[in-house]
Amino acid sequence: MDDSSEYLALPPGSGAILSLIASGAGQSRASLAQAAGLSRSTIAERLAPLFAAGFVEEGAEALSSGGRPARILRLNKNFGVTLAADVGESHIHLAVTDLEPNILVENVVSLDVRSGPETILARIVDEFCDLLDRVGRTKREVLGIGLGMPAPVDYEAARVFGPSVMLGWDDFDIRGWMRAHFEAHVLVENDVNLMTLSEFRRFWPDVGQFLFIKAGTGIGSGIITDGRIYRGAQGAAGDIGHIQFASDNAPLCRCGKLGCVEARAGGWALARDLRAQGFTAHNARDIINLVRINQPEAIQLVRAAGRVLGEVTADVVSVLNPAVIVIGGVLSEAEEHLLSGVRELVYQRSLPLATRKLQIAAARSNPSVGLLLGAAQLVIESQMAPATIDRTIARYRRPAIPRPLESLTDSPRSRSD
Amino acid sequence: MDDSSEYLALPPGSGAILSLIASGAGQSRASLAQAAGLSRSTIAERLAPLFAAGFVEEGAEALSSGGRPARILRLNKNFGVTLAADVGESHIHLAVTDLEPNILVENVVSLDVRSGPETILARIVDEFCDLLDRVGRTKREVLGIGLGMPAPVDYEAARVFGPSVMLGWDDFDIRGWMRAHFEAHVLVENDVNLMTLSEFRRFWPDVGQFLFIKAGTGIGSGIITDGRIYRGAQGAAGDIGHIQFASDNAPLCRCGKLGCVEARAGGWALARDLRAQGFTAHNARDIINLVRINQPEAIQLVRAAGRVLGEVTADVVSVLNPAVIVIGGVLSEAEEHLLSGVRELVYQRSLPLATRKLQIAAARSNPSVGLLLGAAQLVIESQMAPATIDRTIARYRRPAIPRPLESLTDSPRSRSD
DNA sequence: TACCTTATGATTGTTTTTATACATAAATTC
DNA sequence: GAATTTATGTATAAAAACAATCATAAGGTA
Repeated sequence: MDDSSEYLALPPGSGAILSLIASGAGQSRASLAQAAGLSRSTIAERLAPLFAAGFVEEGAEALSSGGRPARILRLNKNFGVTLAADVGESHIHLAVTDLEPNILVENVVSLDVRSGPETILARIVDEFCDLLDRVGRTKREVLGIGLGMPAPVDYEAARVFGPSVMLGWDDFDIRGWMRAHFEAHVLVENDVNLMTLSEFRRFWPDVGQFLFIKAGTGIGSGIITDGRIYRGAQGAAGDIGHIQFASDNAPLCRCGKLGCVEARAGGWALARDLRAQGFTAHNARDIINLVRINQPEAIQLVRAAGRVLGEVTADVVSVLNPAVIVIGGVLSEAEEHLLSGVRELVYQRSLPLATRKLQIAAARSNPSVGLLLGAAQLVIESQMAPATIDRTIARYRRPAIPRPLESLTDSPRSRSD
Repeated sequence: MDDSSEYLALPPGSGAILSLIASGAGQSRASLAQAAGLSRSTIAERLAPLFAAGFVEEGAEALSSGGRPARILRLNKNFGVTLAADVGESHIHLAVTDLEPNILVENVVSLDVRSGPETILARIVDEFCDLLDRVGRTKREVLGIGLGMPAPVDYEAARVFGPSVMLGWDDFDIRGWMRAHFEAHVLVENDVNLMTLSEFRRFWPDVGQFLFIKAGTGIGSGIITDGRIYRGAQGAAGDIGHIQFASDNAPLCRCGKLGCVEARAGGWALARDLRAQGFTAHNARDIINLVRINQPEAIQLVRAAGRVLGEVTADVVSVLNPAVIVIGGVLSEAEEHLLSGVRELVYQRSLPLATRKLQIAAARSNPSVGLLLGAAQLVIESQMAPATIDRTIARYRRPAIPRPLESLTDSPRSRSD
């Protein structure tokens, strides 16, 4: 037994502990024991190889609750990386992230989504390789790949659905294609769900029923219940942009129906209305630029959009009774101009029991960064889940560091005193 | 150690097994081992005391999968009873059930819900005692009490909310009051959620995303995801009856708002419209009676109501993307007269991805029986849940039957050959 | 009927996990 | 600064759970 090149065989059960640490269910050895239903001795026994293999680190901070503070355990954010890409209608935004996740390096390329899946995926693969080189990481270190798509996605099958903007993508086997080029797990998710996940984990982690509404050029929503994305039966949940309201002169939506929320309050619809008044505007960003310079017509349109959004939000509140609603997307940069209408309609229309403690807030994260972090988060959570953790550990087994335990106990941790 | 009067101390861990059996997660010893993550030996060891204490029985049926069929394990449905009550606006429906659940005895009493909580709860307690006597069971055998209320309910707090029909009930401590008279767990739930639960468990147990719509005198809905009632943050989820649609001449709802779904399609609204045409009708039952004799005006109103219901259902489908929608309540007895409108609007308005595999069906269980069974089911599931099972076992510990294991192995089970 | 398959019962020694104890560490409170 | 509280490290005997094995049971299939 030479311990310089020997691969460390992690004892069975360590995976479950790592999974708990990754999910945040256990921050200290004591809370891990409670969460796992195991004794302190067993936790200690299982942590040792996780430290030795470099999966787990000790945080310097320590929250005291009266006595000796617990030593915070956390995932070693550098034992692997994720690849994240946001496929937009005209641009692709890509990044390499660590496992916290933080963006290590990113890039934006111009490419029309209608170029078709093979062209776009090939470009994504190229860019990923490039970005990996730039941060000096290898394909072997890639925990998984997360792709965000501006369309309904069947999450299990990792396929885009419906003949939307994504011409040629319908039912295309994205996972199969990617795995021919990367030996990593490939997850595909709707872009709104990724923004939802990111906003939720960073700012509202303990909220049971969370609703995120994206008001951008298009309109959509994401739902999180009990900490998990609610996808519905086919992954089509949260599709509020194409709920229809009756009215005189119901506008034609780009989906072909009349009077959809998006055709009344989406960025493209507001741009349409501004153009009719002689302005130059094509998308949500153009609207916001006009709002920023206090253009009254733009502000008025955004406020009207807020009320339309409020109408549909009130319906969703009646159905879901969320504890928190966050409005994101480019239009949400108009802050109160948009939110006041939402608040007005929700409080007017929904049951007092449902609105009494309801919070309605603007998103705090940058949409594009949030989306990439959401994609990374999804990859991390899926690969660190109890069902997959053992496979993940097996892939990342490293040569054992000689005498890791002694070195750890000799100099417990760096401190500032 | 005399084994005739000795109370059997169940070894720790048996509770988890019983919980799995009760939830249906394990039907045989082998599948239990898998579900619990324990070995066959351990399962056998833990089952013995469960048999001895009378918690578990062996079913006669045995499903073969090529070799020796597994012996089906199931909860002994007679080791306790539940008490269930459906508080309606003018009547109270009560029952004692076993743990399957089946109704053992039931009764209906006329009592206006506006008599106030103390009067009504006192009457319920009296009736429960009476019903227990009639089936020869004692208070000690009561696993729990389930109450269904025609109003929004805060499930955790077991309180009714909002100044609705239930005058004087707002924030009344139902659990506290009941527990002064019965030493049993008291659960209070919205009536629609109970009907939802019952319909789901009996007819659609494996559906991931389930939506139940109650179309009766009022209109409401219940949502089940991953086998659990979705209640939202305060228990107000599924309140679709008071979603508002704009239109000319929006009718006034009994909630005070204009244009609610209920004011357009609820039984009381249809009765209002029929009275305006000279008929005599006051509630959903009257409407259905007219439909049954093919009264054209009634049929036309029900069909129009179906389309209104379809409008709101389409919205809910866009938000939730359910796999199955069941329409229940008295109006659903009109079957296709009501359902065709729902189907029409849902297929017309919702995303094809969401409707491709969507099933829309009429409820199969009798509303009132379903509600009572739902209340019983809720009690059983809550008392058999992993978190509470050990308390439940402790309450129901019985004197050990002398030499229970030997008697079991001597005559393994009754068979029909 | 013989054979195959799967489920279960019973027994064994081995391995894992636990409870317990005592010592140490690091914060708060008095 | 001492006492208190909480978290952790280490060690050991006791308990629990396991895998492995053989035997039996009960269905289907050739």
